[in-house]
Amino acid sequence: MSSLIQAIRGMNDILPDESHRWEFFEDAVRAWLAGYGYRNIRTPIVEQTDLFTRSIGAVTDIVEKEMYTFVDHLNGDSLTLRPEGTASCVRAVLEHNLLYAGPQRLYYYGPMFRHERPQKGRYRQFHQVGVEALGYADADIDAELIIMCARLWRQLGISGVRLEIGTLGSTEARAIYRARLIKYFEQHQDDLDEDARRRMHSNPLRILDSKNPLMREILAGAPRLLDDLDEDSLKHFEALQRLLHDQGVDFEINLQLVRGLDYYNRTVFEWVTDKLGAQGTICAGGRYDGLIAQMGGKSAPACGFAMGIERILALMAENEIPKPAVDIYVVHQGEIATSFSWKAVEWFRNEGLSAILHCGGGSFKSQMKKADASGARFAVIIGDDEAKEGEVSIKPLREAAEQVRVGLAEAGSLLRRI
RNA sequence: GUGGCUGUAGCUCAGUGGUAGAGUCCCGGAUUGUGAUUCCGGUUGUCGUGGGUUCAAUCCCCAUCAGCCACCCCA
Repeated sequence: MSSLIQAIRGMNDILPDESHRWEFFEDAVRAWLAGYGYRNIRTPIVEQTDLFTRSIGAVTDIVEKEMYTFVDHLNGDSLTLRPEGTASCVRAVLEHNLLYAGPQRLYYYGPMFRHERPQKGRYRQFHQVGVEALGYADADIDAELIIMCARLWRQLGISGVRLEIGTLGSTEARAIYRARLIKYFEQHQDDLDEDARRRMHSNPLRILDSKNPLMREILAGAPRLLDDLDEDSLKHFEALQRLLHDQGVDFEINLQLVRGLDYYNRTVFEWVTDKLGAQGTICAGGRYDGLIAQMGGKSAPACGFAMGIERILALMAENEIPKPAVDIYVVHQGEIATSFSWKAVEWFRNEGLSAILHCGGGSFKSQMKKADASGARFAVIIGDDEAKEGEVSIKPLREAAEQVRVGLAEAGSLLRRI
């Protein structure tokens, strides 16, 4: 037992009893994105470390202490397992000049890696769907991204999530505000908690969403971003609110909303639930107009968001999602019967029905038990009696109906009709 | 990275300083060609791992690993 190798901490297996829920979600998401004309982009899971330090920000928690960074010993390169998807997406878009053809609506889906202490809704390998609209400057795309989320929650049967939106202003406005904030915190240095003092100079905006009640008083008197907000950002924010309002999407304005990644400006938003304990954010994003230029591309605006799949599936835990099962389980015994059974299952599959051929022998009784446990709607029973006549016995397992015996040629169409 | 709780059969869990049980699942039979119900019988564990205390440890102590919850952070 002790020699068994375990999965890495915080990295989970998704077993068959659970994976159908993932597949259900993935199918729904693909259809949802297709409905808005977003196209899939797939990038490698490993990137050069610099990609993330330059895009996410060198003093963020993600870069400072959560990245899986390692040296490729074959050539000395510093590589990193992606902690998020936007950086890779932008990198690929620039590398292949996708914006030359105009703005792009893109999405990605896959595992991300952050070395955090695991708890509910937070794992070291977790999965995100990210949606990015690159090359769009106006608030209409911000609104589209948010409104499409609302539709997804409806389609997935998720309720009780609320939307918070905020704005960070332009990069310049934020810089001014940041300086004012640092000055203010310096004046109240003695009242700050340890956390705030540590972040005062590295990331002062982060102090704003402190959960420490003792900090609330100090924060109440802190300068407000709204006062430094530039005219254009304000108009952008108002336009977004109008669009959301027109489309009947409820929201709360939260100007304390701060993203953990440095590249955001203007619009930021979060979809939040209180059903998941401390990990309440199921989906979050915003605008990152400066990132593309910052990464060496021709300056272009962009907006996007990512959702945490594990968290969304946790919210859907009480939803009934039907387990997939085959149409037919073929039970057989006897030399002639077994030979005929191989022919019969292939026949059913040609007819568009899914079928399991019992393997491993055993009595009819034990085979019938397997048929039942498989979830199949029908047991198709083939003994030498049936096989000699080119016939099969069909027994419904899920509803009260008589067992019937028919020729193989009629069986397929009969089963499809029922 | 910090703190709290937990770790016994595949699963859910009881239990005791003298090397372990229930339900469920699984297998077989009652029904030798028929599941799901009922009845009968059976298998299952280095009691997370390593060390210590003890005549004796699954139980007490230490360490470690893993899970859960919170902080932190974030999706």
